[in-house]
Amino acid sequence: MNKASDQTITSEISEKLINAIVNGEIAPGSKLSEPKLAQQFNISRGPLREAIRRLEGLNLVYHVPREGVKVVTLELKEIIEIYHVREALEGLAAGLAARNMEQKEIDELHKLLELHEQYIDDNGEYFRQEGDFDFHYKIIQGSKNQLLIKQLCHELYHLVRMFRYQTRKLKSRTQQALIEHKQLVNAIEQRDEQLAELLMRRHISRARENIESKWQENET
Amino acid sequence: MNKASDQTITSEISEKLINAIVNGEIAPGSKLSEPKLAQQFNISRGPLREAIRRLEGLNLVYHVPREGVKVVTLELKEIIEIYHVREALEGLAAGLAARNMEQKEIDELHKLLELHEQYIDDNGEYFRQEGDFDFHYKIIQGSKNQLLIKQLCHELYHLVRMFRYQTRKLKSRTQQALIEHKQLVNAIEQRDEQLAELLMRRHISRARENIESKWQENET
DNA sequence: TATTCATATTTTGTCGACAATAAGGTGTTT
DNA sequence: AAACACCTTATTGTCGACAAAATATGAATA
Repeated sequence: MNKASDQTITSEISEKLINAIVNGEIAPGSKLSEPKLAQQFNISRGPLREAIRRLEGLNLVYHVPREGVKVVTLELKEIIEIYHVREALEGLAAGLAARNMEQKEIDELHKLLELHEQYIDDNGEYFRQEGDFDFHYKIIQGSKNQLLIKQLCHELYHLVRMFRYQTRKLKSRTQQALIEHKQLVNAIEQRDEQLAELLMRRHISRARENIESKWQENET
Repeated sequence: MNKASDQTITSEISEKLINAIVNGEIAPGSKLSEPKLAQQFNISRGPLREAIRRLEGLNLVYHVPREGVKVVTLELKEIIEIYHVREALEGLAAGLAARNMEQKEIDELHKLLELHEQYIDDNGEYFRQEGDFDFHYKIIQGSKNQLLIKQLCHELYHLVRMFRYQTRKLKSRTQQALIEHKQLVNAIEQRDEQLAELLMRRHISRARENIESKWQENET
């Protein structure tokens, strides 16, 4: 179960903190108290501080010297910035995936499309959260660019998950997303790099526009 | 002089280590020994380890649990990955710069172009290293996207500088770069986002192709 | 000479402690 | 009642120490 915790407390605590922040158990804007967390996890402050330094690199918390560490807050401004970066990076990923993905991996994409379709019919829950992530993760992996994979799956996506969790009650555009996903898989299967990049960028760009317009409503 | 060191040893050591790695004082592939570094800097291992965790997030070192931390090595594979990511992110930056840069900032770009031109005439040294970075940094800053600025200026560019340092004897394509920089500033000044993005991507893409072909020569 | 095994040394991961700074609480003055 | 100053408490930044694991050393064997 503890796949990524590499035997060291720092890693283990890193993951726990990431999860706690991403799904709001530790509230956005709140301060991380070292003594409290150390006691809570039953560890000393050494590895805890190292874990926090790691979270800093993931942009989940920020550090004010001699004051402490606070969880980031995601306002519309931040969300737009995240989605702009995501659009650029995942566009690249889709293009590279069209070049480098193996047929076996493309088959798995098709399976995910089926699940997605089923979700819409059944009105299930899976695809509204995890399923979409699975789909995007698989394409990113298909790029075979290790740096890109790290920056997206192990950095930016924590922020995306955090945002999605905060807005989990809002209904997402699952129907339209399925159509766009299908086009995307098609382009990848045709090994059309440029089209794959364009479609992915448009897909994410539309998601951002959707967020922007919905944000207005909920604000007023 | 110590602008970024925010009063804490961890920050100070981080910067020193970054510089030492980027300009090869600590060799690529070599191991970072905690006791030796701690003694060398005259600090305890606590803040040193936190500084190293930070470098991990910058992709300058990687960590093998219970073995130690090693400096990354940049082979052609890594360089290509870096330049692919750079192309995507800096393309975005250029597009946003065309949208968000103030005239004052654009004027500064013109000044850098003049310096660049002068360099070619004088056969000077400045633009072959720092000048080019200044130019790109300024455009990235012009994007006004804080996340993007951090990912490029404070993360990816350390790797780019490290690579450039390793290949500093090789002559760069300064002449051609000037032409491309001029076009780019033009597009930004015209507020043509799409063109600015395209030109930046092509600029970086060509740099990558240049590297790829030269790498072959030096290998054999 | 090369290889294996046992021992000694170094290094990593973790802990608890201390000083300096920041935060919080109390009482006094206006 | 609000503002200020003072004192107490809590937290951060840093250090040195210890155990377990990994590496290096060297002897013994094939």
